[in-house]
Amino acid sequence: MDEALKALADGTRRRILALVSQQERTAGDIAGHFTVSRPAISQHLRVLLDAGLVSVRGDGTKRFYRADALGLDALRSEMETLWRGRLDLLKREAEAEARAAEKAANAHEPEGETS
Amino acid sequence: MDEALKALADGTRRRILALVSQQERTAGDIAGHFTVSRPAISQHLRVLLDAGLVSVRGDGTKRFYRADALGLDALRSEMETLWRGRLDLLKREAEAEARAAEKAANAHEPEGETS
DNA sequence: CAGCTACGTAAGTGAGTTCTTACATATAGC
DNA sequence: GCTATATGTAAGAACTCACTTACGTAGCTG
Repeated sequence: MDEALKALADGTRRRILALVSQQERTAGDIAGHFTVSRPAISQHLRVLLDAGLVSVRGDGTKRFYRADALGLDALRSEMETLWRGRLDLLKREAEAEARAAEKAANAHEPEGETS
Repeated sequence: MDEALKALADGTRRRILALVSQQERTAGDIAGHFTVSRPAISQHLRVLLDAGLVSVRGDGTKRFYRADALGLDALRSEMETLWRGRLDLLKREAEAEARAAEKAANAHEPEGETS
């Protein structure tokens, strides 16, 4: 998840993803849509590839990239879980808060882990 | 969007967000759940704050953090737009592709220009 | 006031990111 | 084989990130 989110947390890569979502495109074609150098795009494509958000298909000297539906869907699912665990809970809390705040259940159990 | 996604693209920050989604917590309380130093958590909280994903409330010497429903919802909306623009389109394409593959497993017509 | 608590900020470090230019590799065609 | 095309890789500069320790600051409390 970290990898995919990090990949998405870059405007250039999101734009690349948009391009290859509509149709598969060669690396050169993609690079043509940006002002940064072609190698820079090649590196972004690698990041997206490693994150499982795009896939490649080679044909002759060309490499056709396209969005990877499976990888995207996997990330989307994880995000939905995240929203469910946070936002929906916040909504319920806000409602409960509005009614009363007498139920102060405060159980703390320290846990430890590195990021 | 970049800012919020970048904030989320870190496991520690996602865990902090999880903590302050369930209930508001002081910086010290939050830090108690991690092995990294308290200042490190303070810095993560600042990132989340700048991204609009959490909010603070001061009370005496304490600072209570909580998830910001508005900021989270805004990001979620942007993500949904992203999925709509990409994934859903991919799904339709994949389906169409599967149907086409069923039909013609022999003929090979070069279609689809790359630019 | 002194001192303690809770917390942010400063400064520095090692690792990682993003970009560049230069180079390597692979395929197609002559 | 030689050359052009399409693309990835290498190496390094500039910057950002996540972390550390040391210090500053605001509010309680004796």
